[in-house]
Amino acid sequence: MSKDFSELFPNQNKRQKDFQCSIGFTMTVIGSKWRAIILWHVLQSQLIRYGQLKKSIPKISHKVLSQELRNLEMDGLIERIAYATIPPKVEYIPTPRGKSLEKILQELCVWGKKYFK
Amino acid sequence: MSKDFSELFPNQNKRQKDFQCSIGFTMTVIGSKWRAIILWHVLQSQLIRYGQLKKSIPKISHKVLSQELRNLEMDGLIERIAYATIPPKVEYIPTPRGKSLEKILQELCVWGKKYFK
DNA sequence: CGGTATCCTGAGGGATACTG
DNA sequence: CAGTATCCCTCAGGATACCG
Repeated sequence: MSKDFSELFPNQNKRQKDFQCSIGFTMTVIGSKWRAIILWHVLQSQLIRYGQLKKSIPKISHKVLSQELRNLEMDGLIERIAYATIPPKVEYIPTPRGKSLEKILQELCVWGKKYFK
Repeated sequence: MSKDFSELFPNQNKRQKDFQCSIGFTMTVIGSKWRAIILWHVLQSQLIRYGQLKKSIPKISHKVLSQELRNLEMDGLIERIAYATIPPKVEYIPTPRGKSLEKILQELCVWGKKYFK
């Protein structure tokens, strides 16, 4: 694993380090149960608060949503903006790297629609 | 879950049945650790024997490769052709539905290459 | 409001061996 | 050569509760 790589995806240090092909790598970034869906919602709204995200994805648990938002942030796909107010307010926006996945997520969505229901 | 859906993806009966959006569904089809990679290899070669596939993806275990090939077959993404010879010979080819994922897999591959190594 | 800690369960998937 | 069965273990992710 190159230095560049580790810097781009610090989160990857915890994950599988050798891939058959780069599809395997991409899958570690968006291939979990919720990560693609969360990123998709962030991309759709451009800027979204935690609570709104939770409402948009009601079946995800509080813990997992927080957790995956951290992962997406650590992989540089979204940016977290926290306001030091009471009550707290946190917003998420996509980064350029996150936006670079928009087309793919769009296609995953279209493909799914075609065959689901 | 509609009747059509069950018929198209009998394998889905074992899986999550409600999705936030269709990305979630697509992920159940190709989102496992190996499924996208296997399908990718089948698509690349157009027709490939079990043993060749195993060599192409050395890190996958025998059991999991068989298992995922079944899943891909049950989801209608690949077709299995078995010859009743001794020793046995089994070939896998992509179906039209499998081919409909080629572009997406290609993009997953390109995206991964861009950031991995 | 949003994050984190703890605990727990189940499914994914690895190793191995037996079968035709 | 290819498929299946068994065993086992890790870890993703769900429920709950407490914190700032």
